[in-house]
Amino acid sequence: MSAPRTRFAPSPTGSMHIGNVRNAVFSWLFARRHGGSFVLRIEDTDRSRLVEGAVAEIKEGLTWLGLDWDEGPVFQSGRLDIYREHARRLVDEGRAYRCWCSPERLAEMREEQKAAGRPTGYDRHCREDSHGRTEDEPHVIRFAMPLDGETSFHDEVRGDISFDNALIDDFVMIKADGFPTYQFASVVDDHLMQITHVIRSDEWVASTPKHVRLYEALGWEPPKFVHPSLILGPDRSKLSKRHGATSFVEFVERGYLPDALVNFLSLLGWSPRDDREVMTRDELIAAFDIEGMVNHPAVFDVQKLEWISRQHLRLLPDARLAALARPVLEARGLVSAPADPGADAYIAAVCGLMKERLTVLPDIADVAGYFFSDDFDYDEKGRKWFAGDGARDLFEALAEALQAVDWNEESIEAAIRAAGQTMGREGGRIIHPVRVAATGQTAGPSLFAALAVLGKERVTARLRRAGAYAEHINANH
RNA sequence: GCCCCCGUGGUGUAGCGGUUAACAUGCCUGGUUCUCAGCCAGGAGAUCGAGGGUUCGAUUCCCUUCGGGGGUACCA
Repeated sequence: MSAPRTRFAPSPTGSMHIGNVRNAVFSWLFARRHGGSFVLRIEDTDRSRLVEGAVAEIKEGLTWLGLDWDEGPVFQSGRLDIYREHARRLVDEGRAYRCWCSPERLAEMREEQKAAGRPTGYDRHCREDSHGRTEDEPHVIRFAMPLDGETSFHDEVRGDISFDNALIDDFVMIKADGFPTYQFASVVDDHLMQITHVIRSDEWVASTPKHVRLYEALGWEPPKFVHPSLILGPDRSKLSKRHGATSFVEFVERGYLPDALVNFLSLLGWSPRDDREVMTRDELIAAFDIEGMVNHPAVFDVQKLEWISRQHLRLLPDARLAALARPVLEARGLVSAPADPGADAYIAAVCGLMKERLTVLPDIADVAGYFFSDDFDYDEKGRKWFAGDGARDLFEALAEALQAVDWNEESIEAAIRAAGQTMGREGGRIIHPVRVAATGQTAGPSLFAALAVLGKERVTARLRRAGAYAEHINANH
């Protein structure tokens, strides 16, 4: 295939919807797969819905995701002259016409049509007759749809689709405020920007015949249309706020990795048609194709996202994970700000130990707090190891024994097991109390590995503290 | 209402005329171990939405039907 050009064309009317991001992923993947271009276009033609900061969020979002664009952003609001010029041409050629009907009249008309159970649509009041109105008066420009016959097009994922022209409205191309509608602007831009594959949600298939007729009237070759299906919530309706997080930023905030999100989203409505699911960005690019796109909607399953997230987290080298974890740990006050090699090596060691139990990056702070702070309570279930007269002596003896140990996992294990044995404690009966003393937890990674990372100083201090605590609670009985 | 699209285990998908209907996730059980997570091994879970055709044979092709979704704006 000769270099395709795709585009992502969001409107800056709020925060990016996760479903829209999925379409960006598809468009980007497709362009990258075939060595084409990915263009960013901002569809800011509805002035009443513009949201401040939305464009910045879109750009930041794409950048965060690693979906780099080759051109743009192109703002439609800066291209008004272009749309007007093409609209005028269509009016001159009789393919479009000016319409002075008021919004009120239109609303009333729609009302009546609904009440009568007829299909709604503009009654073409101004199509053949300007009713004495002039260009100077406020008006819109409508497209003159063919009155009969049908319009069909080929959708790359669903095949041929056709519509009855009689049922398609003489839609508005240029609004009264001089701005184009999506229907018109996107066609003009897609052509002018030489977009070869229009990849956009299923919700656009119903308006595609309008676009097809527009291309025809303009004398242009239409691009290929690709309509991936919608992403649904668990109740199978279009994913929306009431299903939980739908805004892209919420996923960023939760701490998913860009690669994990791209991977998960790519699997919603597309499949490589083999057993692979966890895929790197490069693997996705190499595997992506339109044939693998599916024509039925997909339910957004957070549990699957979480699984993919876990897989990507453990794919990361320790040092890389540590670099990502540092800001999280700093925010929790577990690590202090200026990075230094010693601390970073320590964080990396902790990450190596803990990464298999992370679903999302910030989990590291919840699960590994005791590696960074001595300020922890003993888990309720673990307190039983402090009870009894031998407890204090046990911890003291252990601290003493470890003092002289060459600090590595094997030696630590040998020393602890030996000390336990002399006190008549083996296996879990020595390991569990030590874990509670050193980490406050009853669960965690392999104890000796954890102790090795924690370091001699910390471990012995915590054992002594545990001894004191044991003495304290036993004295109170 | 009208138009369009879709319908394989809870979920994401594979399969597209002959399969014990596959993989993953999620769930359950067992194993490993110092615990949890993980990992390994098993298991439950699908009359392939339903009814008609076509065919020696349909999840796969056709029709109908039901269900779901989308569209029906001077929003995108």
